Amino acid sequence: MAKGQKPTINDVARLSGVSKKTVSRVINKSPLLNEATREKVEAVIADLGYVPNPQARALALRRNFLIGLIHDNPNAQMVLGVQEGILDTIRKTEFALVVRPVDRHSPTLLDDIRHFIEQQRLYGVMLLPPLSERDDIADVCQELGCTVVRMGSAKLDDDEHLVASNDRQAVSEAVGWLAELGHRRIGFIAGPEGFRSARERQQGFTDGMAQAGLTPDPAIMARGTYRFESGRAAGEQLLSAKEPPTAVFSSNDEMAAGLLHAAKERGLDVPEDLSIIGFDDTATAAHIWPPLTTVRWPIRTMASTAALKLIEPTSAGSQPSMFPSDLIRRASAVPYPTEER
Amino acid sequence: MAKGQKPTINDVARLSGVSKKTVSRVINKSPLLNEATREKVEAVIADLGYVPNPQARALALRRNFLIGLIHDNPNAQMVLGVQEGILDTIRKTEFALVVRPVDRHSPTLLDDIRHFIEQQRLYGVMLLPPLSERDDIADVCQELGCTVVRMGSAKLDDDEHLVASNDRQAVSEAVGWLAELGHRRIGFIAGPEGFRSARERQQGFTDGMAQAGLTPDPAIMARGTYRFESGRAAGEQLLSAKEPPTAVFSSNDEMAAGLLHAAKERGLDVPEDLSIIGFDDTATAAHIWPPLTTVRWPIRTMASTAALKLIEPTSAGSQPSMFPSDLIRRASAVPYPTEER
DNA sequence: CCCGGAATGGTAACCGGTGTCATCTTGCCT
DNA sequence: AGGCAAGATGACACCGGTTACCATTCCGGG
Repeated sequence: MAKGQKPTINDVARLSGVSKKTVSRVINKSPLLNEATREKVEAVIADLGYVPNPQARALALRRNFLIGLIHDNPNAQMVLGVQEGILDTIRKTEFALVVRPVDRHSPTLLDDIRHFIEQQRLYGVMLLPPLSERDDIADVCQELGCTVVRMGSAKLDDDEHLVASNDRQAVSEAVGWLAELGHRRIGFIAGPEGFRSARERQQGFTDGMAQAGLTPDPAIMARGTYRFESGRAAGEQLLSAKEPPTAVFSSNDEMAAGLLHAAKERGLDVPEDLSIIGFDDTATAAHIWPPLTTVRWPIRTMASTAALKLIEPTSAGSQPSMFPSDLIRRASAVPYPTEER
Repeated sequence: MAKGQKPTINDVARLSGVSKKTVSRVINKSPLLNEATREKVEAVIADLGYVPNPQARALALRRNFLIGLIHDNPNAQMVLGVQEGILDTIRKTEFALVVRPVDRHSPTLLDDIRHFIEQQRLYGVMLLPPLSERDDIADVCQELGCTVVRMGSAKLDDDEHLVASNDRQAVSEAVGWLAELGHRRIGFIAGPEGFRSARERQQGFTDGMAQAGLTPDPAIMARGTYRFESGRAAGEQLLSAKEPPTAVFSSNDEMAAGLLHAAKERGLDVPEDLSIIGFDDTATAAHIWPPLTTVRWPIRTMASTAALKLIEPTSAGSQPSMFPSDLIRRASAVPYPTEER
């Protein structure tokens, strides 16, 4: 079958008796082309199974069709969701997705990224949190002629190239839900300093408490790193407060799982003794016991939109860049006080 | 700074007063080159920040430097681990990693894959389970001139292009551990039919039981799909057996989490009433309560090795292609009978 | 002193596409 | 019928590298 060599535009031209240029016109759907010619050439293309060489195209056009995804593993499901979302958009196009996990603590981070972009001559890149919050990275990319789209939590000044979730409002609603369930002593576990998402979620907590007419108590608030262990540590701190909380909002699911462990270790039952709400709706959230009430944000849709902004900035201008999140109500948050015990 | 245009090999040649060819020789580290010339050219390259255009190279060499990762999301952490492993290998090379999540139930799967490979002119592809078990997919890739490396569970006939974990032995050891803890009625939740990993793990279970001098009881064995819900269903089945198991090995962590839910719903305590061992050591395993005893296999190392086999088949010939797994002992498996209750 | 061969660098063609511009039809208007 | 505009197609250079092949320089040996 395979002659060993892939057919080229020259083969197509020769076999259909036209010039390279005409074949090129057919491929690119040029409007000024005789219908009969087009059909003839298309028949040959189909017959040969000809596929244009993307490297040659890239060379001639002086632009290529690779988009890069740079991230420092915020969490596996998010990264994969993003990849799927991007693919939803580019699957039918000639673009391809090149990934690059990096280490944000590496001293050569900026150079690594620069090298990656230059070496592959990327068309555009997408940045995921927490990398997406660093302007220096975005600057490097732009300097290199890449369009950049960042995914993350909302930012005050509206940025054309940001696709964000409205964490603040989502958290505010989650806290509202706890208040509605009758909780008054609501604790909070914040994310690490310097992360916009952490700030946004904290603001949401403050907003939600205010709206419910409650005053946040610093004694039952702690800060974590978004990792499991830090959640457990924060949990121990909160639960050993003089007046422990009856409900806690954790800035992500992983820390919520840690908090759950801390509660179990103290002999507390969740949700009977403590209601918990997390954030992200990772796989873990549904798999722990009790299933975790949490906030789900539309990663895949956001990534898909972000990809569209990357490859078609014009038509994507109308696309929203702020996405709402949903509170997924599961068993970890229940009314307080619980029925007599 | 940037003149808007990237420097080309011609610029380097002109500025260093040599021909393109000489510059090319410098780039490719040709041995027959005057040392002084090399240094002069390298100075200019560094000065200009010149990076060879990969598309032009690909065109001239008639081979490119993209490797593809095709998968149907077996689980997010595994996919991400694989990506990181591959990057460990290719980071210092000129290769890049292009990803492509696919839907294995799509009727156009084979065409999608073919299209992906042809459109990007991939150099090689890596297949993840369960795709890696389908010979038709591997055949398509090879037909298109791609080298293929498959990751998965061991296969009897030794395949040069397979990087595998020894699931069978790992499960056998896990079951041995349960027996060592004093368990006699050990249940099993199998993976879906048609998956090699499922068969291997089942074999491992059979082996382990035999080695411990125990006879598997079909009444406390069930089959799942590797998903959470199926684990819960299997758990209900096993636990409602006339003589329920005192320990269960689940073929993956997600089903183990389901089993845990089933146990809780029946009012059983884990691990007091039921010991559980899972497989994969996903994030969930460490985050559920109790932390899950499970089998961890070296995804990242395996992927890194697989990538090496892909880009340097010769030097990687000596690399192992079968990797051992570790039993991670956590709190979900305890001695039986438990201290008096 | 001349010649052959190794060491080095240059030239031109090519990889597989695209852009520019010229050429050749064709149809329509006057 | 002649002129002309518009439509269709082709010739050719070019994108930024690589390779095949040739030209030059510098040796040492006869």
